[in-house]
Parts: sequence; C-alpha cells; structure tokens
Amino acid sequence: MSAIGNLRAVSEAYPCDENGLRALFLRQPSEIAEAGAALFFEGDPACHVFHLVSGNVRICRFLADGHRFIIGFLRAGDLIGLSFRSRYMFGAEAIDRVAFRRMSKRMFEEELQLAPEHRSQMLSHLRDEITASQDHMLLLSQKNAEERVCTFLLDRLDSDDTPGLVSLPMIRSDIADYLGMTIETVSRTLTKLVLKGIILPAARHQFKVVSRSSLARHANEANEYDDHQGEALRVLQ
Amino acid sequence: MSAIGNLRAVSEAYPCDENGLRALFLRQPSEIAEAGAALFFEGDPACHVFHLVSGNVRICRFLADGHRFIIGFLRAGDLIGLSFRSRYMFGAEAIDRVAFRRMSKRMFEEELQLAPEHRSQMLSHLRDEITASQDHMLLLSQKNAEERVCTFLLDRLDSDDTPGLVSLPMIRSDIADYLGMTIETVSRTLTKLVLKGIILPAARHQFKVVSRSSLARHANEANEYDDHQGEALRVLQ
DNA sequence: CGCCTATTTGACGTGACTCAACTCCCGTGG
DNA sequence: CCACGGGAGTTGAGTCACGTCAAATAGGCG
Repeated sequence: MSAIGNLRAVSEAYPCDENGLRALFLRQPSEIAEAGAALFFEGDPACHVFHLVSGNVRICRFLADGHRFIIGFLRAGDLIGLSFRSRYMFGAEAIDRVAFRRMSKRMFEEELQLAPEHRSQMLSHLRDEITASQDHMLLLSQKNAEERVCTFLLDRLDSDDTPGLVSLPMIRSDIADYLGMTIETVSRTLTKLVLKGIILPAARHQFKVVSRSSLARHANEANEYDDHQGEALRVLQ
Repeated sequence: MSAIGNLRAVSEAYPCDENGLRALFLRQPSEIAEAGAALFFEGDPACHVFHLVSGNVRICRFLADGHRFIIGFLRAGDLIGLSFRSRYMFGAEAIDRVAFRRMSKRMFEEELQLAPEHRSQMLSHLRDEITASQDHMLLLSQKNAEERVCTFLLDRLDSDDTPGLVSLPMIRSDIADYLGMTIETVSRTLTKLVLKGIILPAARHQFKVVSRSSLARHANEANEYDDHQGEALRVLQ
C-alpha cells in the first residue's frame, strides 16, 4: 500500500465507491509530463488537484540537510492534492512519461458542493492515507532491510495488473529513499532474495515472484484486521 | 507534533476552528482509566470516539513478531477515533491516570448531521494527522539518534504548558518505540544532550531546555512552509 | 528497610552505511 | 555495425552508529 493511499486499490475492493471523485476529472484536458519533470514543488501554493491517467509519479520531501525522503509512489488512477491546506507539503515528480488531468481546488470544491456524497469519499480517502502512513511508519521504525524490501514487493505485487510480476519503474535511489535505506543495501537485498529463490529477475525493471507466501513470511507484516465496508462503516460518512 | 495529530495545538492556532467537535462531548459522562489500562485494543470493533479530559495516552501497534511501535502520544484535549473504519487500527493505553469522555460513533454521526460545519473540521483534523504522519516518517527514515530525540523534545516543548520545560510522562521504552530506537540509545542520547548543555534534568520526567535554538539546530527539521488558514484554505472545507 | 521497576552506564557485536571499483544497459554518433 | 559515454546497478572491503547483553544505580512504594 502506498503511503499516499492508492485509490485504485480501494475502488477495486468497493467498485462503486471512489469512481465518483475521479469521474470529475474527465472533462479536464489531459496533460503530459516528461520523465523527471515536476508536477509541482514542495512549498508551492496548492492550487490544483491532480488525477493520474498513466505513468508513475514519486512524492518527495527534503530535510534541512538536503536528504530526500520519498513518501510514496503514485500510478494511473491515483489522485494527488486532497490532503493539502494552502501549500503542497511535498513535491510530485514524474518517474516516466506521465499523463494527467488537473482541476483547480475551487472548481473541485464546487463539484463537491453539487454532489455532497463525494465528501464521504474524501474522508474515506484520507483515512486510507492515514492507515497507509502508519503502516509505513511501522516499516521504517521496526523492520530490517529484508523485511522492508519484501513488504515493498508485496505491496506492488498486490496492486499490479499482471499476477506474479512486480514492476519497479522507479530507479533504485527512489526505492532506497522510500524504504529508508541506501541503494547499495536495496541492491544487495534484492540479490539475496533472488539467491533464496523467492524472486526472479524478469526484465530491467521487473521481477517475477516465485513464492508469494515466502515473500509474505519474510515481510513480517503486522496483523491485519477486517476493515471492510459494513454496518459500522456508514457511521461518519 | 504528535503522529496522531494534536487537536489542541490546532485550536490554539485557530481558536474558533476545532472547539466545535470537542464541545460535543461535554454532555457525556467522564470516565477514568488507571495507568496501564487500555481504552481499546488494536483490532477491536471501532464503536466509540474518545475525548481526553486529562492524562496521557499512548497509541500502539504490533508487528507479527511481537515488536511494538508507538504511533503517537495524546493528551488532554485530543480526540481519538476519527480516522477509523470498522475496527481500531491500533490500541490506546493510559500512560498515567486518564479522564476521558466517549461517544458512540452513531451518536457522533448524528451530531455531525445536525451541524454539518463539523465535517470540515473532520477533514481538517485528518489532514493534520496526515501531515504529522509524514513528518514522523521523515524522522524515522532519515534522522539519526540525536536528531530524533531533539525533534521529539522540540515537539513536546512547543505543545507544553510551561515554557522552557519539557515533560515526558511516558517511560523510556515508550519513547524508544515511538522514535524507532532502543531505551539504551534514548538514555545515552539524553545524557549527551545534557553534557552538551542543551537540556538540564529538572524532575524525574521533566527536562529544562537551556537553548531552544540549539535544540532546533540539532533536530535537522525539514523546511517549513506557511500553511495558515487563508484564502486558498477555504477551498475544500 | 527491602523489593521491584525504571534508568543509566559499560563492553561488545553487527547490520547497514560509506567509499570505491566494476559491470550492465542503452542511446548516440562515427 | 561497433565504439563510446554516461547513468544505473551490482559487488566488495572497511567503518561506524546503534543494537545487544549485562551490570550497576536510582527511585518509588509498601
């Protein structure tokens, strides 16, 4: 699960739930950002909400000493900008060629007024983002290198289109800054997982997962609890 | 800033903003939890929203291997339970003697229906929580022991009643599990800060901050951007 | 006073970081 | 078609910050 929250994953689980928010963007023109370009910078006035049509985006923040931290990765279907106040608290950069649509916050707000049920989707989205952040904090504070990489692969595997294949369009330093490691340790850990027979290199930015269960065992995940939409869930929405 | 989001801090900045949500609890009876008692456990059905009247609470999650992670600390004025779906994603435990009020989610929802402006306060609260989580991820992934402890002291200093004094009602292992360190490293780092003349031991669970600026320098904080309530902020609320 | 827990301090081990060399891949241009 | 260049990735050797284990000390409370 991305630390930014992955709307697509949510909408797969509850098909009729989140499409509404994304449908708002269909009337907006599609724009292109080339690999490496920034959609916006950390600290910019937060004027727009974005909807990714295709490609991959990284979300990053910087420490005073220049160290970079990657909060998460976004892909087709994801939204950016729901959780801001007046300024973006992080930058968004295209990993590869990205197509996206954008809407001014003001227009977005007007759309919400017209269809108030979207507000509960906002809440739901923000809650997902909080849960994802907490999962990631747990990874960063308690997991070792192998557990981190396994967790990362597992998340990507679950949200990927092709079963058994994990694609990593970002470069190693993106993964490293996301998992709180160095590129060398990421590389060594991936090699170790290949030697253990848990994954296989498939293409330049792709691995085949030989054994999902081994991966899960090595990920040392927290206990999961059912949190599906049910009686209790309608409350607060 | 607590990873759970600190409503009190917010309401100090925007006095008329968040009181509304908390006022809802005034008609509920006050309950007591003794030190060490759990308000609820990770995985419990999320039936109630809580409002802390006095005392301190820790919010924790567990990994499959039994390791504990503390997501944050809460104190008088804070709310718990706004960000849940059907189950609590973490447990809440009293650090000391805690007084609190609770309200069923259903009743809370009815109150929200009566006063829809509370929904924007919910959104605002969730956004604070996301920002705080991201700050904490940054700490966990990029900061060394000294920077972590300084950041922690600084957060506590800013939200504390008595200027220049930091109170740490929780035990060292709580701090350690919050900052992703061991109790020994926490202890050694505090000692080092005392030797450097940045803080002074005041009482058993209290330090005097000699130099706030040294503390800030050693915390290596990320750049901060104004994000105060302004024109752009009314959007989405 | 005596017990128990929290905390500090010390000695030592180690997993991940740093620095450095090397390889791989892919695009470019001769 | 191959030579070349440069960014990305891998691998190795050595170091260090923090973890682990163990012992000493300090408080709190009956």
